[in-house]
Amino acid sequence: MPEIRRRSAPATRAAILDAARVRFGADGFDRVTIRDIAGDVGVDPAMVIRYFGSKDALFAEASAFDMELPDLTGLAPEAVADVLMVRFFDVWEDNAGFLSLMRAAATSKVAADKMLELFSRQVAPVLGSAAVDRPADRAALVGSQILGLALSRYVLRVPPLVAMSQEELRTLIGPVITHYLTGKVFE
Amino acid sequence: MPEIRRRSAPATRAAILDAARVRFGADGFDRVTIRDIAGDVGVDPAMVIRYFGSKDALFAEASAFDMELPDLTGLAPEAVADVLMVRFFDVWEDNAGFLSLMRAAATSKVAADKMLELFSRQVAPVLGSAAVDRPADRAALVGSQILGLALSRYVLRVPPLVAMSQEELRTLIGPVITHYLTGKVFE
DNA sequence: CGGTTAAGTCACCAACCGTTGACTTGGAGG
DNA sequence: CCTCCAAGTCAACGGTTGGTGACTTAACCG
Repeated sequence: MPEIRRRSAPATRAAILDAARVRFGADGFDRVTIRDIAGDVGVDPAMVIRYFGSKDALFAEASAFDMELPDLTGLAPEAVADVLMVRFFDVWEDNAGFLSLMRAAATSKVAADKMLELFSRQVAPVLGSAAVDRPADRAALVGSQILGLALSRYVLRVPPLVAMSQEELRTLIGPVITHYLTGKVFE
Repeated sequence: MPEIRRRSAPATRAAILDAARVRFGADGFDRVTIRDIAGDVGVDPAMVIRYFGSKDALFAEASAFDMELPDLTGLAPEAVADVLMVRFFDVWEDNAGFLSLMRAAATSKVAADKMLELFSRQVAPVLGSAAVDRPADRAALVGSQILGLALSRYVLRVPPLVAMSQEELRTLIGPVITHYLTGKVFE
């Protein structure tokens, strides 16, 4: 555990941001109070406002994150699905920002729009480049499965999906991703 | 429109319940106030408490609903997927209870558990009976895709999924449902 | 027509929330 | 050691919320 320097503004700010990520990821925007977060850090609620301006601004910073998807052009569709799912598991399991945003998106229009933009700017292009046609439609279908998995496994905690390993899920869902990207959609 | 008898307790109660369903479905539990609902009906907030006891009890009643899935034993897997999706669209599009529950499940443990129980008591058995093996696992996979579709189409409003018709979505996603249930490879 | 009772209203409470501004404290530099 | 400024605390505000209880009103019945 890193020695926390007392009376260090950047350290305190970072600690507040970390606590906010955890809280927002666990309970969502509305159910978390500034007093909660300040209490976790052991600091006065006024500090939160001092460093972040408002609860909304704090949430915006806490739920910001980057998918950092690699360039996948030229890869075989099966490989695309695999690489993608590996990356998603990484993001989901050690970046509370995504869970925060998804939880908030369920009840907040601005959060929903933010998530939509994240998807269309970062994820959809990569997916679309691997699609045989109708890139937007196919990317959206893949997204629905990916999001459904995240919701079921990390929010609802559906027991079978929680019990399965990442590898198992990849082998089960990967073919579906590939199918959405390459399968025939017209008869 | 049915003539609303003034000073009729059952009618007022029903009107409050309807307004609650709409509000909870649109904005989620936390962002809706008793005063909002009462305002929609044009009634005093105290009436809401009088008839339902508390906000939680009102939500429980407003978000209660029944899947009413028919018995599907013996049907071909493709038919199972189709029947299922038709039923889901019906529930989603004219019963705000489901959306209420899903939105609430994103941030409330009790709502998440309620949704989980609804799935495991009403949906999973039917799905499991159509699976070739590992009924719980296969049902959960189907559930993740179904839930992801609902989230993307009705909450996030992903444009391509909103634009598609029910029939189109059935032909695109149906084969995936069948695949999850039977393990059959796509052609 | 008058009275009884349920339906509906009103004022209000206690708790909690985000946010603010004035105050206090600690620690580094001269 | 003293000074000074950033870091941190404190008390309080205005507003909102779920919930309560006493009051008022309307409609049915004898």
